[in-house]
Amino acid sequence: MKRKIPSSKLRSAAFTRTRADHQAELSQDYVELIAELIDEKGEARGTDIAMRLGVANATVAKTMKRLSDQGLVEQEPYRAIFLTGEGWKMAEDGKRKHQIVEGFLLALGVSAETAQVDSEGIEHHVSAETLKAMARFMVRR
Amino acid sequence: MKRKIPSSKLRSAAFTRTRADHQAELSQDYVELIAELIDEKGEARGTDIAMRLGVANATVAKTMKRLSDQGLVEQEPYRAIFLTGEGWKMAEDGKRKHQIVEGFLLALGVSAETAQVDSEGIEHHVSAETLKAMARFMVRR
DNA sequence: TCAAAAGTTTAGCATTGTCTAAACCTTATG
DNA sequence: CATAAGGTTTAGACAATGCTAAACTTTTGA
Repeated sequence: MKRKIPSSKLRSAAFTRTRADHQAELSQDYVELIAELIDEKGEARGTDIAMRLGVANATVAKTMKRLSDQGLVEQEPYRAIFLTGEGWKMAEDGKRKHQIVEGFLLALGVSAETAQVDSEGIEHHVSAETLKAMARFMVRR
Repeated sequence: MKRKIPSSKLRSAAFTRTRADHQAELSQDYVELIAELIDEKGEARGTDIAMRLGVANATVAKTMKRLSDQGLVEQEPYRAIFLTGEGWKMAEDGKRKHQIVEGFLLALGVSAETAQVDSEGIEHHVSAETLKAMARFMVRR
């Protein structure tokens, strides 16, 4: 065989990533939204999260338990949800990525709506290298 | 309230997509790989798919059943897997998208490896509008 | 103040995608 | 041409994520 193995190795890696990191993606989405809500209103409540994300309350509660186990959020029963230090770090990381991707898409000439929607999806699949290239493009173009 | 609802509507739309379309993404990944294998070897066998994707044989078998129900692939028991007309259409669509995204990333200046890996992930989250902008960029830059 | 409304949690179920192990066909070889 | 090797399918389990309905707690307002 010649040069086919590297290619399939990469594909497998990319594919495996989609499996293993899907959970991380969800965590990031929740955590980012919680950070937004705290910034906006001072606290993040289950109902608000559920409404913004379009899921049922019960789903949010279950997810919060998981995020809590992962050390990303803190909460007392029947109280609002807050982020741990690690949670804030993740939220800020995500926000930064998000802003770069969204700004980049705008610079590329897509509409504001598309930039917003696409950047949500793309955000989780952009490596540090690509992110850097996007940032460079915005500065230099 | 002012201008906060549109934003949350968009977010919810983007988020919902991740749930409902995750399956479609998987289907596309499988279908694209099957097309590649057929091009390369004339047929796609379960084991090959499993190896390239890094999953177990059983997983492939189960997925093939689903793809078959969806009218994307055809197969006889214990035989290789082939694509239906619709399956080919999906594979070609995906390949086209993939090539645009990968080419775009290369044009942006990222390494070949990163372009390959990132384009796998990004491919499924790029709207027609963004795709067009990427194609334009490659031509004009 | 206390009952209704609003929010949260728990319980139980469905679906999806993955795995391992075992049973089952097909192909290749001695 | 019989059997071993190799692919494929099936069975059963599990984790993740979602849902609805019901129970429970907190807040609000008459």
